[in-house]
Amino acid sequence: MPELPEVETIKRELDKIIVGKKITDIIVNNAKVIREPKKEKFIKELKNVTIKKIIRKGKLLIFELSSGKALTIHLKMTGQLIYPRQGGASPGRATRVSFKLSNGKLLDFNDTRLFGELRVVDHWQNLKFIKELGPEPFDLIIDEFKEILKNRRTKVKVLIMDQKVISGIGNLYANEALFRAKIDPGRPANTLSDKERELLFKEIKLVLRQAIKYGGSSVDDYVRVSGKKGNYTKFHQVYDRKGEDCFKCKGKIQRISLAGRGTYFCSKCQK
DNA sequence: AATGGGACCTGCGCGC
DNA sequence: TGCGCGCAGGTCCCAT
Repeated sequence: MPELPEVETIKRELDKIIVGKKITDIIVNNAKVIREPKKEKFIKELKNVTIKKIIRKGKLLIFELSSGKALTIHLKMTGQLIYPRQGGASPGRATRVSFKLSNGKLLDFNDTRLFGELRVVDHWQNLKFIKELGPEPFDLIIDEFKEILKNRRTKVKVLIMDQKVISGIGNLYANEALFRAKIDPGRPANTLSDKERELLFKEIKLVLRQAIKYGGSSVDDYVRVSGKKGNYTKFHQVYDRKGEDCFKCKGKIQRISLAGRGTYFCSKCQK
């Protein structure tokens, strides 16, 4: 499940190898992931344009194009961007759209579950998703973060995963940050003490930064552009560890469901 | 405002 | 071995 660190990892890799190249052809194997415009227009809008710049906003990737338009890519849960496809290799089963670049190499968009979203738009700033997107954790100061939690009775985990409130945090890093901050994920956000809010803010930024450093977490389908796995998985404290021993207290990691999402925590360490 | 549920999808792992 | 089922989670949308 690509979250901020995974999408940032991909962004940084693409910066080095894709920016400045021209798209010469677009091969569509499954048009379901093309959300706008329609397939034929989508292809036409991308043909023979150069990728000028890549931007990440929350979990969304934005390719600014020489035409003035933008290609936006949301990986959702199982999306991958892979480059370059090995010479002569056929597309994978999950390869939905491929971009042929000016050097003849292919950038593949793979997505097993077809939840991913590709768009070509005139102004990416006008996308509803972008307009409603909350601030990046790294752009906030502590007082702003405290303000966000202050008057909300929503469970703190659900709140920090709300992209309209703060952008980039998904299920995995929400679980990990709350464990590190020793906060029970089910606590209403407004019940956190001043100290707890400060610690949570610190741990959110820390866990995201560390995850970026290690190339993200390869659980499910996430891999880097090179196809290599992200190495942050080995630092996970609670995610997907139901019934296993807590590394800190030797209690058992529990799994509950909050807002329909798997929530992992240690009831002894997190209060 | 908060919460719960379903929808979108496929592949995996489980129990039988 | 095979079959059916529940589950995984990013986002949107609807109902209460």
